[in-house]
Amino acid sequence: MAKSPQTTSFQPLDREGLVQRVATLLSKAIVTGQLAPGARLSESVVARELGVSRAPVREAARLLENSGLVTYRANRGFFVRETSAQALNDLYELRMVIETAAAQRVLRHGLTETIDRLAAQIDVLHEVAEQGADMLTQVEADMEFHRLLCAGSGNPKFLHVFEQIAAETEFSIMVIGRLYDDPHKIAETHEPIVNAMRRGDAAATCDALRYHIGVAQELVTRQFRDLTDSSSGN
Amino acid sequence: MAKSPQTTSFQPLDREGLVQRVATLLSKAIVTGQLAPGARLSESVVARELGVSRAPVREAARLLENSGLVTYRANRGFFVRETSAQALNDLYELRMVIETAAAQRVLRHGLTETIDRLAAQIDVLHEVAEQGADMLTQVEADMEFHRLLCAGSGNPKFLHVFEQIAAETEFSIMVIGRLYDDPHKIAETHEPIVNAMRRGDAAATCDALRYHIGVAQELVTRQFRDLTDSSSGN
DNA sequence: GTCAAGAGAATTGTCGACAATCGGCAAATC
DNA sequence: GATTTGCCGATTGTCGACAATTCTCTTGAC
Repeated sequence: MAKSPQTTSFQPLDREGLVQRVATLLSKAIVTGQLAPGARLSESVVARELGVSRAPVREAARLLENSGLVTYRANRGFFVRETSAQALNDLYELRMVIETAAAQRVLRHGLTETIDRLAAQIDVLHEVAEQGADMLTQVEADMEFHRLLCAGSGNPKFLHVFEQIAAETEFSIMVIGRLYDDPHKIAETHEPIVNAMRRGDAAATCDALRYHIGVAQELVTRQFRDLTDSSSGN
Repeated sequence: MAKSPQTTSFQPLDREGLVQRVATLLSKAIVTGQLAPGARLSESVVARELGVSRAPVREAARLLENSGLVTYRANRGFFVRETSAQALNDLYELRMVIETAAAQRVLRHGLTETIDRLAAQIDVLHEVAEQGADMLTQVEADMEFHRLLCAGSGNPKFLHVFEQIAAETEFSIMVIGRLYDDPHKIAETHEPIVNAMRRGDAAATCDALRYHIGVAQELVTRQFRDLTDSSSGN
């Protein structure tokens, strides 16, 4: 059925449009903190700076709005979203709900392949820790584990929700900064989850996931509270 | 603090921008089936038809993409999303996860006000049924119940996820069409949920919600399968 | 000194136009 | 006759410009 007119191994070179590239740039800028929370995201300025028109910038910003990285106010434009300890708490609560549901689904449908991929990603986490990579790399490797969980759940909607909050999660972790003091420890905390899944123990998987995310939740919200409290007296 | 320069009851007329209006129009057109699934959503055509430029149409379409109503293919444009029985199943599975989590949260935090609002919405459902309103009205009243649940959960993220899938859910119900043969019955099926919540019984609330959504899930997916099977022989 | 009103600057909202890209049809080639 | 190639119409991608709105700073009155 499938015919291959050419046997060369050309990969379908990067035809992603301008909008996507702008969105990626802005996303990185926000996540790494180059753009401070609350800062105005002027279309004209960004457009001039990148040497493009306002239209692609505008579309890219709309994309980021969905990722929760920027907010849009009518006739006012886009602003880098400001988070609060409460919002972070809510975010992690949603992560718990989605990811536990995804894990349950993996077990219920016996998707062992997903579990294998998760185990492999833990190895990646260890590798990254070994190399002493920069924080952004570590965060992204960590995120990838959770993305794999949602992606491998068999329900694309779960992944969709995860993608929606992925950027905000990454952002929250970067804001904190000090979460990855001991990268190997981070890698290890993922293991109980996969172990429980291997055993097919739904309840234990739930607990492990909730614990794992709960620890991060605690760290992030407390750290954030400290940061904002100390800066409130300026 | 807030000063009221005029005491007249002027409602803040329509400052919600052209984009939003176009998005609403398109959304309604898709949900009501005026635009068939798979149909191309030409920017130029829509723009000409509404007497506006392509820019607002384009932005509106991007908004609908997030609601899952249309898909976007690079350099090809927007198309009304085609659903499948599988996608509908996934959708309702996600609804179960989110709504049960929202309900649990209401109980855990003792948000009795939310429960009151839910009870009131059931009355609205009965009223609508009494008046023999058209289906779109009924569907929207039904959706409002579930929106209230998510909105009253105290976690805005839950509502956000719900809003993301709300349009697609509405669409799925409209496609089916025959779900509301007995509107009063629909209204009644919501009561066990609120009753369980009134008792503060978390487990029973979960069960009631799962049952309620599960029944709809069954109906919708089966009906859809029948529809597509019968039309596959054209 | 405080507040309100108004002109001016800056930014967003919308538009029409041009360039890039895609899908399909016909002609050419093997 | 089947496959490839080149062309054509149509649609999207991007752009620069103008209109509408918002913000800011000044001005003036109390």
